[in-house]
Amino acid sequence: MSELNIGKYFTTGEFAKLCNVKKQTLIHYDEIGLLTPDIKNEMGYRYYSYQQFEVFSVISLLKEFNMPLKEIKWFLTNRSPIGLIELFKEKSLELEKKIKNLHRMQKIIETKISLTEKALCIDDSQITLRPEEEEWLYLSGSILNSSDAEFLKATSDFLDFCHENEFYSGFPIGAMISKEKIIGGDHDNYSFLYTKGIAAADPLAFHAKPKGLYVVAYHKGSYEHISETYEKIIRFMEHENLNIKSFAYEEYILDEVSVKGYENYLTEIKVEVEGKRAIV
Amino acid sequence: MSELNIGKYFTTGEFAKLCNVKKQTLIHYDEIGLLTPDIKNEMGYRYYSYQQFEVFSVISLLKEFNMPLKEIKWFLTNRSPIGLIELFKEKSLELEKKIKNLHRMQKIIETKISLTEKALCIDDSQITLRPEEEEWLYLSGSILNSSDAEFLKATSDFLDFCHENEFYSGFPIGAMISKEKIIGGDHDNYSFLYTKGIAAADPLAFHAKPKGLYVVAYHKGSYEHISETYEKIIRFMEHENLNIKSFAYEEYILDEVSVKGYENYLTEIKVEVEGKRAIV
DNA sequence: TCTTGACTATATGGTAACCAGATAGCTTAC
DNA sequence: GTAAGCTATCTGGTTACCATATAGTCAAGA
Repeated sequence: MSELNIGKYFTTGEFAKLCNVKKQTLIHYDEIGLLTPDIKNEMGYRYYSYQQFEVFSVISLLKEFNMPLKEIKWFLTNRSPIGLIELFKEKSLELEKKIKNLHRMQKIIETKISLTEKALCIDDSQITLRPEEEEWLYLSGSILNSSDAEFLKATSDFLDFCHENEFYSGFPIGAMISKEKIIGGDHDNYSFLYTKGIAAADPLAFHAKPKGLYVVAYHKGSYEHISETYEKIIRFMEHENLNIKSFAYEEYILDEVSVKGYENYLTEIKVEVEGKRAIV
Repeated sequence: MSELNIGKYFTTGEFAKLCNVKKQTLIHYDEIGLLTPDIKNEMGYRYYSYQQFEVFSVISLLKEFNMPLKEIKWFLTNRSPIGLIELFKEKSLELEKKIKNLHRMQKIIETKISLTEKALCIDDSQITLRPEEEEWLYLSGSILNSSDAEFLKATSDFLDFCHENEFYSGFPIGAMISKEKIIGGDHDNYSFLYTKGIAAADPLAFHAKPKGLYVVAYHKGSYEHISETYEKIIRFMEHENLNIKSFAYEEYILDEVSVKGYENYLTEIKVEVEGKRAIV
């Protein structure tokens, strides 16, 4: 034992083990004046008291809030009971926000998982006719007959809007194309972009994809050849005696996120239809 | 418009605004090959497609999981629907853990807030007699009559134990001192360290601070003068005709975390007592 | 057509909060 | 008395950028 009463103190290594950090971290904290050991002997050896463990715990806690060390230091040098209460109340609110955000992230990845799992089970060569429930969609501004610049503007406004209102829910961005453009073969002249709401009837959503009969087909690969798929759809409709009602809805089922290269994209096309002789 | 069909593409600045990041970030992503623009013209100008926004969204999402860019890049270059599902399922589990951790943090700061608020209302000159409910405590190994080395060992084992079992709940570390040592004036010879459990009867807790009558006093300042406070307590007990039953419990109410310097510490001392003539 | 302002590019240096490793001195236990 | 194991400081590297400087480019109006 040296002449200093260091019996009840921890060395840097011991204290580091106690705190579950590297020795280096404590040295760093000493250097920036965040947590200075109670005692430093003539050799420069550091000795920490067990009371300092509580201080370390608080530093560690505040660090978990992503509070920069500089601010933690400021707080500790100006510490007071009231300051502590104020800071913690503030952090408590932040925590709540963070928890909400994590729940949002949970929803997004759940959506992505279920969409991708669904995509893996699809037989993309089949065209089917099936009833669909009503869905509420968020729409972009009209992009019908738009110039490139107008298209970009509408797209970016729409994405901004989605972002601001935090309803990026994991659903992809889809596009709506009108009856006329489908029939006219103008397959890349979309009317709107859209994405799906989560709630059944979200007050913010402004278009209801109506309940009814839809022809559902899948297009594999780049948009450049989407005409071929539409031709198949039209032949199918003629065979089944069906007419397009108003819009078709295109959604990427497998996109840039899960596959690489346009040639591997999988697009789902849903065309709202009705029987030619009012058969529903 | 140049000879390239860049009409429907975003420039770096536009895309950055869309993504809510700095231009620099996109350039950085390009440099490390994480997100390369669809088109790069002969001047080196970057052009991003709106499909790439989805990729950016995923990068941004994965980044929120603290996934390093290198791993995100690895994932994107090896992407596949099944890979996406696997990764997201893994991240979903991590998220759950994180949410639990945030809830734990919430509890800690709530405890700290309420303890500190309580401390601010205390009249530290008063000694009172009051009934207390049973409390379950986690104890350290015995530190009675221990050497410095033994004390350090017990302390560090105890703190380790608390850390491993994640029941650092915001309650401070307290110390128990036996009847004999109080009477003998050996005021820094503690029997155990302890901290409080959250649950009323946690199966891990191994000591019940019994329900009963306690003399509650407060000591302001360093431990060095704690004897004076104990003397006051003993005088109070004599006046009230009380005997110490088994232990006293010392807890920092204001410690290194909320005040600076030992002279400002506030310690709460609770002595379990009984009436001298079996008066309860 | 020319100029101007707003964009683009690359390059350099800086940041936070460490970590790894090198080197040198100290200490303790056999 | 010496070797193992600790301590210290120092240098350089890391991640994911950001700020700034400099230079080239583009689009719109005079």
